[in-house]
Amino acid sequence: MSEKRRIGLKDIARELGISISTASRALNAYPGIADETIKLVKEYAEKHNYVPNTMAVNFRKNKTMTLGIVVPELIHYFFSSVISGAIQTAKKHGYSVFVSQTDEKVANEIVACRTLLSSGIDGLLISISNETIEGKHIQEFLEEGKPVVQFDKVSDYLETPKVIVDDFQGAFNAVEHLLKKGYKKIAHIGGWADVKNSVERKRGYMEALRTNGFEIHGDFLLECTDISEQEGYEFTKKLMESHNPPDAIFCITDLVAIGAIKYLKEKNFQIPEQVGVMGFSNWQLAGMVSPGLSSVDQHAYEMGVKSTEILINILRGKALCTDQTHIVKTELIIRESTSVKSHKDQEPIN
Amino acid sequence: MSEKRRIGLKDIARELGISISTASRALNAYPGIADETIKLVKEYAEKHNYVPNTMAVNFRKNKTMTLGIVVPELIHYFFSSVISGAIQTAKKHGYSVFVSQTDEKVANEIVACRTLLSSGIDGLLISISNETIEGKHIQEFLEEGKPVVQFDKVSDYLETPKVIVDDFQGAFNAVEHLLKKGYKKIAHIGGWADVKNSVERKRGYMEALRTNGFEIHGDFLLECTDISEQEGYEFTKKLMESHNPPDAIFCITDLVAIGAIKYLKEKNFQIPEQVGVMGFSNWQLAGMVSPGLSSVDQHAYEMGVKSTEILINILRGKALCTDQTHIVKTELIIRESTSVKSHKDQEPIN
DNA sequence: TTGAAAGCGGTACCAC
DNA sequence: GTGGTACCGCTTTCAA
Repeated sequence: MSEKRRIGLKDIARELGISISTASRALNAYPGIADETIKLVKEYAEKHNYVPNTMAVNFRKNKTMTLGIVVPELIHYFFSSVISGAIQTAKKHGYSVFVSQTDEKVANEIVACRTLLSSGIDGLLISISNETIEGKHIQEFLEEGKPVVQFDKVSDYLETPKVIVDDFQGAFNAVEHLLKKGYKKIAHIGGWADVKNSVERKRGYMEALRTNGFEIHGDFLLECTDISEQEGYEFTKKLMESHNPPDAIFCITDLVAIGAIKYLKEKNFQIPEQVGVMGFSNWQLAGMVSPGLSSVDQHAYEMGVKSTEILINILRGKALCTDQTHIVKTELIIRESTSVKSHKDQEPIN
Repeated sequence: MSEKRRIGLKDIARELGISISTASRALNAYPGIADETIKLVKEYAEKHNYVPNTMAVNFRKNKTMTLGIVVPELIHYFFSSVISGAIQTAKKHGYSVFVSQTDEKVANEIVACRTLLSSGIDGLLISISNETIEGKHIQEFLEEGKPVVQFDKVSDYLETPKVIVDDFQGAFNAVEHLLKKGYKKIAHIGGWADVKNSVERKRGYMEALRTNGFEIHGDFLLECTDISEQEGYEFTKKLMESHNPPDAIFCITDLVAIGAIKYLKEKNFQIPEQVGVMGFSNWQLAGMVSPGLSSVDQHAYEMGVKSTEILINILRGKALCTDQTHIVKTELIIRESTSVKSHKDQEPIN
């Protein structure tokens, strides 16, 4: 670590016999500087590889060209994709990004936000934890004039732009697909009743049934508490052992669906012939398990890009920090787990 | 966005009729300040929720309490786990972390490093891209006196601490396990010949065979170019269709192993009875596919923790930035894909 | 077209 | 124990 000292504006000015301000202006392409001076300064700077001291600039301009992103869990295909999109987009516009995770705990979220705020980020991207309700800690950013964009899991208490996936439509399409494939007794292994995404998916499920003239069967509505493979397995067991087993299962998440498949395979139910299985999220693994799991892709990367673009537009004064909601379309990915009669034409329902 | 103005040291000093320096010292628990003054200042600060301006502090102290982490791919179970460990550890010590990804391209890596360097991070954690050889751009950090810790994919051209997984031992154990299970014709679908991790795994494979008195069969050594599921499938096909098919396949990665399994299942080979399959990395999905995939866990999270601790120790002057290598142990995870005769005792080999 | 100088908000040295 | 003050490196107003 040989500590090579960096040169500063002062050095350039001294060596070139000009003033610091002139040097500064020359480098920043300010108007009203002789072309020759500019050339001179730029060349000298280049030659001695002058790098402006970012901390000084930040301090002076009171902005850092950094964004913060807070997610419940980093080790998650969905969130790491969103983050990836956010980082890529931020980079494109000259921003760096701090990443924090909350493990779905508000307490952690509060600490993360406070740290981010005091570290002087220019704007925040956040997907709130399951525990978060009002988000006073997020409000603090707005109070300091720092824009916030919420994505995926959002709080309606906060007046910020929101970028969400159309859970309702995604679920609706998924279930309608099952109906078109001829499944008539579709169960739903859902999530918490107080998490918006879960509620919307359930609503989509119900609406698809209703629209297509099917009744909603109470025994077909299950609720996960920890949304695990284990629960998928257990609930599927419960469903299949009941006196009226379903012929298809729409799961809140691919993970749950994997559990469902595991049970079904163990008991030698044919997928998709006897039972169809539909996931949600389209994780990488959905294409790797067998049978391939049909799922609803949430376009996570796009979501990261979109959210970041909105945030940067606000920072650039090109947009306002209103509470507009942007919806990212979902995409139904059909794989073997629902591809019964896949070589025939689909028959119309009703 | 109602722009609430923050108070500063100046305001505190004025209101309390003391000097700015006293206020500063009181808040930072400097020695030689009357307890009463401290109390007074702290109370006032608390009440008017004074938050020191981080940019000013950074500027003055010439450090930012931020670290940078550069990885080839963020959307990767392994790397997101490392990052998670790094972020957690950094947080514990008061550091925030910037995350960058390179998509395995040196060009991107150079940009990422330059950005990170100019953004004033205190230290760097990096796993180099496959294309990186010398890493002059990383050297620049060292030249500026900023410590660097390399992890997983490291360059020996750089004199920094390195935290790596014991690929050799991991592979050795994996292959020895296969041998103990009675497999006698073990193939290896490996990676690039010029990437250290691949080389080490191959070396482990060969050494395990040799140690146990088996010969290395040239036709059993395959090399992936893009390390995909597809390649796993293709190479397995090639192996199984040859005149001398293997009875077990040790794959460079779980992804490749999934491809192998896909082929084997398609052709109705019994796993693990006819063919055993071993992966490497122990991705989440290894436990979800069926049959469950035996694999070598790399303790990614631990790696992130360890690397970050080393970096922070250097920053705190508790350690030097020498080029010591730290090895994270691997762990063999046995699942169904190699559990032939799982209810019998293993028979000794040789 | 250029230069001088006033800060940005703290920290830390030096004097009392 | 406390106050005064010189910076940190750069941007930006004002004057020339």
